[in-house]
Amino acid sequence: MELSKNYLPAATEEKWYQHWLHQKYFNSSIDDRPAYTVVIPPPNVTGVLHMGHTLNETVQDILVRKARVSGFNACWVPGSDHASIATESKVVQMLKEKGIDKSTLSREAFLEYAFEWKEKYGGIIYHQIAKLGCSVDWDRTTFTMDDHYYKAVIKVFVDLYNKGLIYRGARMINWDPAAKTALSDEEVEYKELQGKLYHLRYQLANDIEPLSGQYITIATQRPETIMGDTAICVNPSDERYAHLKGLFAIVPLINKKVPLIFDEYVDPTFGTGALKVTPAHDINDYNLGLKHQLEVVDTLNADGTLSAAAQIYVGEDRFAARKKIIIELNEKGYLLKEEEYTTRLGYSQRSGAVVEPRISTQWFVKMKEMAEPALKAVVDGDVKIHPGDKFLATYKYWLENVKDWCISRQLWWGQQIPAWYAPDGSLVVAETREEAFDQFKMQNVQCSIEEVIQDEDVLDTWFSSWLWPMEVFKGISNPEDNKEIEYYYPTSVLVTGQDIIFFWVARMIMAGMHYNHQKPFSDVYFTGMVRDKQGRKMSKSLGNSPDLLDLIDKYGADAVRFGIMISSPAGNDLLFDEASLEQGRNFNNKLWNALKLVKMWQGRTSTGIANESGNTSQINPNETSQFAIQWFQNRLNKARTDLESLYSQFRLSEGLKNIYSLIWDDFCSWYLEWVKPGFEQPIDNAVYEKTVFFFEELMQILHPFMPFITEEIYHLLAEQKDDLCVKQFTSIPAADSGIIEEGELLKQVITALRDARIKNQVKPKDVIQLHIQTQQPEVYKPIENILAKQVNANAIFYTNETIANTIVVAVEKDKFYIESELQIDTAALKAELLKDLEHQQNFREAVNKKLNNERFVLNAKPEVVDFERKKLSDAEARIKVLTESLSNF
RNA sequence: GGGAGCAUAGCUCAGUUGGUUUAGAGCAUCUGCCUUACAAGCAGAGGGUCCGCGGUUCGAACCCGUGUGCUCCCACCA
Repeated sequence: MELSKNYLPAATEEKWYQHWLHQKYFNSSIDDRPAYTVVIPPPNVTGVLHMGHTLNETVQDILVRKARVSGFNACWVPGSDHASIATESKVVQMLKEKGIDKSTLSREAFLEYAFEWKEKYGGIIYHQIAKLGCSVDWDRTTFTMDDHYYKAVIKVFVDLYNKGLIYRGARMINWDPAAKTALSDEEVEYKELQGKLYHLRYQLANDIEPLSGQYITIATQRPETIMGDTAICVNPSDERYAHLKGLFAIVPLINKKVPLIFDEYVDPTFGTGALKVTPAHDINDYNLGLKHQLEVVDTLNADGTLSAAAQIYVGEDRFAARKKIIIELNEKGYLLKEEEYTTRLGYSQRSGAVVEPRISTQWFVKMKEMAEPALKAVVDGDVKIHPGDKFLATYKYWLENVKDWCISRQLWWGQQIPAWYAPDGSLVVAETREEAFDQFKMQNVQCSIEEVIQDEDVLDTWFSSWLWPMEVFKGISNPEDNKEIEYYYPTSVLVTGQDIIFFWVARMIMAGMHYNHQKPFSDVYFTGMVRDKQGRKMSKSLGNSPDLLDLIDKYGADAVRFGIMISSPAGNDLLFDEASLEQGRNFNNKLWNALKLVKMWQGRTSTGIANESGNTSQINPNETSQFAIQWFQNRLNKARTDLESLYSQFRLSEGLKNIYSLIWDDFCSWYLEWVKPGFEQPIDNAVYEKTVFFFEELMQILHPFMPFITEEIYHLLAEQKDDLCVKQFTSIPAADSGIIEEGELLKQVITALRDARIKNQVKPKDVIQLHIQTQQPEVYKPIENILAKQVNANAIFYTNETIANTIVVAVEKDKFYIESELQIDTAALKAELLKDLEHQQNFREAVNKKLNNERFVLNAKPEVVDFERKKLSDAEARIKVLTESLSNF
């Protein structure tokens, strides 16, 4: 079969993915093996995979594929998240483009559109996950709004309510005036910008009348909220204002009289030291209001326009009203000055609107008692975080200072809150309308079942995702006699971004500890954030986030996986650069070309010693290959052992680097060159088979990282009865470090001789004779042929004395003389040797200094001292060799 | 304001409880090669005050202190 010049990924990837699916390799069902379970962090159903997902999915696939071939029953559950706010705002946008206003639709009609949208776009992410080669069990695909999942969420709400862990309350929350919904603290993003601080004067009054000519000046960024003022506050220790006790201030424009209050909260050094208190529109003012029992006047509507309570500019948008109010305040002499001021404003992560602090009735989860077991699980090491030291402190701090979780959202897309209201306003919480009605009856509330009204709001998306590791196995909706949850839970490892440690990771641990009395996963692997080359966060608005499918088209999925993994140690941010994908593609070609070489040998094998290389030849060429084979076998064993250890530490990029270098350098550059027969010469059959075997083993260890090309090459190398995808790793024989060291020596000699050839202008084609002066010729005998071939020598001799008119090279304790027809540049050669000698002498000095230090010899471990002595004697031997060589000049 | 982390070659990073031949890799750079697997390649090479200062130690890239610079998280002062 003719192999293409370069590796062509597209068709290969499609072919193998279909084959794996067809063989049901990714499907998991309960059996006797231990389970290795991973649940995918469900991406937003309407989203596309960005580079962050690509990294996450690749990491998970590597771990899952590795587990699958290491005796585990690997189960990777895919799925997606309904992402209430993000999806709803996309659907609203889509409807708007069609000329449909959401407010004209019934809830049912809107949800129909939303599900249609989900069907249409929800498949995109699954397609991308498949393209990347992810070995997920597609039969287990779960969506957070699936029937059983929906029921589970409702069930948990009712259960927590009955346990007193969910309550309804009026609270200051973050309000998104564009999406008209409450946001959790985590959904608010703060941005710094240049604002203005307006100094306004309020006339003072006693309880009867205004005090003419007496004012107090406050500073505010939000003059449009003055109509909501219900007090002016100063610090009790502030002497400037001490005399104002018992007085009132008159709010400009609306002439409302509000009391002056005193509280430590006010910073006398900020602004004027006097603060207007607007409990309805500022979280701190709200708290002050609670403390001093102030009236709450909400001057804004849900959409951010001024409400009737504002009295003026009613119905105008808050920002438009601000401009007009500033003008009016100025005209009427209330505005004393404007000051430039840098402030931080909260923006909705979803809609981008400026968030408005607002009082409203919302549902909350009490976090304190749920947090305790979740904290303990991590602190005790039951759940291990990687990299640990980096995130443990953050996790602890958040859980120790956790605040109640606002879980209601004023949306339609999501699980509707199972709270029911009777016409008289009484409230019950129940899974169904019928149950709610029964409860009302028991409470003697008079109503018909049709009159029962369900809460309009839906639940926060995270209130469904926190059940993910359990409910994908129906552990919540069907907890009794559920073999699946017993077998697959707790899951093995969770791979996710560090940015959702609170949103999701902590809450999953809480839910898991609460409902299963078990951790949801044993290990958490945090990937870093993917940034662009300049270190900027990848984002749509910057346009610096490449399209995954384009990248796969351009480089192939294996190259994308390689590129994203090669430079992403756990928890560290990763600067994404297409150059690393190029490196991945080049690596594919390297593998492909090695395959072409080995395939050339197929059918050109011979047995025994027929291989007549002709040059040096007291040595059996087969014996030479024996060295190469033994060396590589041990090198491979060593690498595999190292790799296992890296896997157990989740140091995957390190592992990939090791395999890359093992294949490119040790296998291709050294081993294949060593066993390569001469031009049009046959290769020994045993050597050929061993080479194929090594190649297969290399493909096997690389397979979790680059599944497609490895499976392809594995099958092209030989007729195979199995597939790499499920071929089990064998146990690793111990590596013989002696032969590995011998190989290192050989490499070192070859490199030194090649270097000497180049420095002395010996052309690659010029043939040389090599003379070796050594105490241990037996070391070189078995590798003579390799050495000769690699340095283009046609003969190797052993000598006990200096050879004149040659290039001298010293390696370790041995000397090598390169004899060629060329004129030797003795001056350059001498300089080279002198440089080496100086280096060695300096080195000897350093070691000597150490050994002459009595305290070192006394205190250091004996093996360290011994090692220093060996270093010294080695250095001295080399100095002797160099000095001898130099004496010939 | 509170907390965490990082600083090693031009760039991105390894360096596993302080000693392992006076610091390693990939990419980039330079030199020479179209050598019958591979120019998306081969063979070589150069390149570092391990951020500054101080300390602990026989010995520090590694431990401690301190300064500087960067990053992230939390809290959100009108």
